[in-house]
Amino acid sequence: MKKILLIEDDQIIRESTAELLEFVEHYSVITAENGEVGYRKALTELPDIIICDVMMPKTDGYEVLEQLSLNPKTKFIPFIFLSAKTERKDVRKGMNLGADDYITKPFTEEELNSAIESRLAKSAILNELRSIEESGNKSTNNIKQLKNLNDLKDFFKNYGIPFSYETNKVIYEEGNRSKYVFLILEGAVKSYKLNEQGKTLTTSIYKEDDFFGYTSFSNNIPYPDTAETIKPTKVVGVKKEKLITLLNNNHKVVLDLVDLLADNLKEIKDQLLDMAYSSVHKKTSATLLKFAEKINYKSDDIIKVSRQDLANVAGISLETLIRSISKLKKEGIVEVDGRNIKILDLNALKTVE
Amino acid sequence: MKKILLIEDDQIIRESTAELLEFVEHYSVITAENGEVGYRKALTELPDIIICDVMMPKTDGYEVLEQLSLNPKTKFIPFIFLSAKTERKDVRKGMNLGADDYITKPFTEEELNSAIESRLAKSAILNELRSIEESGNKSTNNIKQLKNLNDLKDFFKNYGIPFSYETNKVIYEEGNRSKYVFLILEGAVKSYKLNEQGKTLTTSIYKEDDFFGYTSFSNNIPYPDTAETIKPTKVVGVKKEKLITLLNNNHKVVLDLVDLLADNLKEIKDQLLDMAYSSVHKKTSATLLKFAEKINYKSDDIIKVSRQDLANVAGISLETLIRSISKLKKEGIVEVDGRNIKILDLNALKTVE
DNA sequence: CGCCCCATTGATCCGCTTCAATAGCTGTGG
DNA sequence: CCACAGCTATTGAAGCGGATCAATGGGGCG
Repeated sequence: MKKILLIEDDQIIRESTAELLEFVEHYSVITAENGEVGYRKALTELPDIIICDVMMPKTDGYEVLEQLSLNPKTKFIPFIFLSAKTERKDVRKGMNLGADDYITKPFTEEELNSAIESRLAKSAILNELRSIEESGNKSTNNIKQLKNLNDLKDFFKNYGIPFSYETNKVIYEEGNRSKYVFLILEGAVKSYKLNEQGKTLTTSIYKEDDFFGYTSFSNNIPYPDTAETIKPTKVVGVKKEKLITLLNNNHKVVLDLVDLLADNLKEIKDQLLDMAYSSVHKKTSATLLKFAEKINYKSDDIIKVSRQDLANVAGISLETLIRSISKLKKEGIVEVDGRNIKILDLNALKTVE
Repeated sequence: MKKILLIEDDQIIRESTAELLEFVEHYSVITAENGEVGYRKALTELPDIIICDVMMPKTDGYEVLEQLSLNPKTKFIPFIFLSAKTERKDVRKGMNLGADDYITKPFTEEELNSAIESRLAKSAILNELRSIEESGNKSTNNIKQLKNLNDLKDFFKNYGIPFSYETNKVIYEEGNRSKYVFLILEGAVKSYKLNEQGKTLTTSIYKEDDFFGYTSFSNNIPYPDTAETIKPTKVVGVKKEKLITLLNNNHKVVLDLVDLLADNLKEIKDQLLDMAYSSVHKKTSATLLKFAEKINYKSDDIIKVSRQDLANVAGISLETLIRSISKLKKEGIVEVDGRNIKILDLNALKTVE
């Protein structure tokens, strides 16, 4: 019988979930009421899977995961986050730390169960692969084994070629043959396309710790857009051929990469929907939020970007963007000082229109 | 020294390219002036890489590739297409047949060379993996080895669960937890999102032989959009867990899948650009082209779709779409009969605005 | 044969772009 | 240290493209 460790501070949720898992789904369940206890029980019990609340007093879920990742005994145990937050940001943070899944409260029985099952299935496969890799396979042993995207990032940092750029420097241009995949160490990058009339539309913004430039790994296909820095930026690049070699020996990471792409795809589809039917005012708000999240994701909510850049992301004219920001200013949602825009009321911005 | 087989009917291109490869890049080059000779030389010489023109009298490039894929001796030789056509359609066709890369004429020395190098590098890795897999690795031997996306499609056809739908039936809805990945056997599917006001935007159209529903493989994440049939459709679905198992043992296919996603991403970014700045007339033309390519990609250019569906893809109002089509009708670019739209002048449609 | 949905056309209204002019900021050289 | 050049931001006015509302026509299916 599979053993599940459930870490959750809310007594009611903890007990009802444990009951569900134990009597309906027939797992063996261990519970912990806080992060410390959870961490200790994980070490002593070595469960098959860990389900852990994110928001807990003192040691939160992120810390538990981080601790467990450091220990070779526990680092391969599938880790599922339980959270009330549905923010993309939070989900990403958890995933980046190496979580395997993310369930938001309230969840249905079916959701929980399917997450657990798919995790267990995957971990079984990975265990098998790991044992194969550990025994035979000498020829590729010199290549590091990567557990998740974080490890891939470390690889980039250690073995990639560093490049430095000032503001508004082009890293690659649409149509260039793609040779490198990049990771941003510091700064931010926009990628944009031009239409026939020469108008610019920014399709993505990448920040510190983001990968970019991954068009096609197998084929020698031109970049579909131009990448340009929007602040002084340091990146590391890894040649695609090298990356392919690496990925061929690290299956889990490839799947994570597929996920990253799928995530990008979702984001762009959202942008597409906005672009098609939203009012300018809404586009402006969405753009400000995007920048707040991407560029200044850890500092406070001051955005320092040219109006033109903002307009290009929103896909509207410069003047219209400015008018729209003025309106937000009048409504008391933002504060403007020169080119700096400070978000005063984040929630109001999210619900514009 | 690596041996390259170059199949190209145009004497001038053949000779100059051969010269380039031989004297500048120092490969050993064999040439063939048509498909038959090329095929025979491939079998006898077993080159390390094959570069082949697509458009040739009698046996064209596609046929050569198809023939070579059938022979176990030649099926693993990297195959690069050389073509004057830059159409996405053509590129896709080649890739689907299992080509490894696609270079468009005229090409630069650097383009050609980097394609060859990256192919050779990849094939070296794959050879190594193949030998490892063939020797050890009994535990997963019962799982089929897949060479490319085509093989993956075969797997779907053989082991997937079949579903049948009439027109306008929902396959999955935005927010559903994703369990299956689908392959279309017959028919066509649109995937769309709704905005707050309930307006619909179609973000993708999938046709026969397309995969869809691949949101995230590792995570138990909701579908980001709704999939609905636009004609009677038969699909096969494979559970994600199963797919992950499969993919873990088939590295090459995963990379192909990454490419497919990257390709989708490119397509959507293009749509985004159109959406932002194109006139309605241009959006209409682009939409018609999209349908011509997607829905009726092998029959002639008659499109039979509701006006509303067209409008949803274009992201414009129904009436505006109709007016725009009327204009195309007046210009003699299309012909309308009831709900059928026939494209008379494909090129004119491509260059609208 | 008639109903109903879908396609089409007309008229009106408004949001957004564009063009144009001014104000404000930054940096550079005398 | 100031003045001027050359950006970037802001505001105003005009025009138009596309959405919306409304009414009519047409074709397929029960």
